[in-house]
Amino acid sequence: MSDDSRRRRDATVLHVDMDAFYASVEVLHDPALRGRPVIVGGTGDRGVVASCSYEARVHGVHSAMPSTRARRLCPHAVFLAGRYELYSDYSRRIHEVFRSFTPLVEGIALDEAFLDVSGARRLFGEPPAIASAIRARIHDHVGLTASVGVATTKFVAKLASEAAKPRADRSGTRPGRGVVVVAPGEELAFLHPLPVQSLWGVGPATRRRLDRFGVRTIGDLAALPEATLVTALGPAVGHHLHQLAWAHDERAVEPDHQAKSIGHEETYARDHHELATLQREAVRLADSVASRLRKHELAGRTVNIKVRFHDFRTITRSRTVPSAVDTGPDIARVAAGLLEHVDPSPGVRLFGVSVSNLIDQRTRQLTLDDGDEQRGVTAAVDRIRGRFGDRAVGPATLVDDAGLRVKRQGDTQWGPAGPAGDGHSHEHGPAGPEDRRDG
DNA sequence: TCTGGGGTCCTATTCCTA
DNA sequence: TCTGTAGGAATAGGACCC
Repeated sequence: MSDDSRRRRDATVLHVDMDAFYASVEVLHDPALRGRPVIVGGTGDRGVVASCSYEARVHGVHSAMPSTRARRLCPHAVFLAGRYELYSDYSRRIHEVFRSFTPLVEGIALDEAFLDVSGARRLFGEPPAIASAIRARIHDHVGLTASVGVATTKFVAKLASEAAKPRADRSGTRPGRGVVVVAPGEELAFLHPLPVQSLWGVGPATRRRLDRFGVRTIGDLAALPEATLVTALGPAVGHHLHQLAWAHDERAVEPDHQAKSIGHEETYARDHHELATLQREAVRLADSVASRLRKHELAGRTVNIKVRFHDFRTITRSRTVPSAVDTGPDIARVAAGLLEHVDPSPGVRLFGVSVSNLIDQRTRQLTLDDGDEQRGVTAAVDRIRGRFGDRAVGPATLVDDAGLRVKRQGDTQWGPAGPAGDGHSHEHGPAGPEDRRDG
């Protein structure tokens, strides 16, 4: 598409981003929290902040901050472990609002999505009006606030929604504009003053490299020849960032998202040094991953493990098997084989199992060793979990110390909950009245 | 300061095979 | 049969996103 035709394109892409999503959901469920600093995630010593209220941000707390630092900055905050299923439920309701305006909704995370409203104008008016209507409907139907960016392309819309958000720093909080529209032809004037790290794809490593060229803003980046960027950052990233800096972004809103991999990983409250412990963990994680694969009617040919050592050095190992797997025992067997080449003696703080190379299970061919007996057992497990919940049944080796329940995904969604213990210490740890996970 | 868990994408290297 | 090589698949690691 030429520059001229791009500039003539209408601003019909919306990016909707919920404000302080997890923290706001918690406040909605407990009005006593309103007005207080609320920090979700990382109730233990090895976690990070997943979300925090604007009252917490005033103290310098922000998401992805180590929880130990957040606790120092804001000791009087309410720390919550996080309730993934509750947030998923709210996310579903918010997406229902989106789809009441357009079927072209691309979910990015629980709390944000792109919407293409080009076909919704006859029914609902021009995109800025649609943006305001969506905000109002989310507020009325769900009780939460969102910020919306409107632009001709996805990434400009995303930056616009960021510009629409409330601000909080040590001087206090300021309400946001709610909706920010970047009209066709105004993209470069909007983009070029912004800091370069606000571009999608520029993290700390790329920012450091760009810094050597004196690049601070998106405008600085745009002024560099593309060949220079390609040399400095590689062909894919160099070309991509050059395109973005000139507001070229042809990516359409894509409603049908197919997962490329499904995995589960966990940071332990204390390091593990024994291979046998990790083998047992492999069984547990594989069971969780397999259950999710089957829920999505997927199977995968490549099994990956990830090991993060005490010093944060991280390795991955993977093996591709001849036929796709989707059961706990099958995945665990491959993972255990990969683990045999890993020496955990320095101390392992994180272990993960994932499956990639995914195929649709309905088109998958059953192989000889994929026996009827195992499929029958697996189907029965899925049926029981469907009726009684994920914790109702699982491998016998995985029942926790108290013998009370099976550990499942989500138990440590935002890092180990308790202080250094045995990796599932939140059953016994000083969770306190503010740790409301599991009710 | 001490770094979660869910992912995606890119790149470099190694391995296998024609 | 041996060797060089080219290309694709597999593997490993890193950067990035929310």
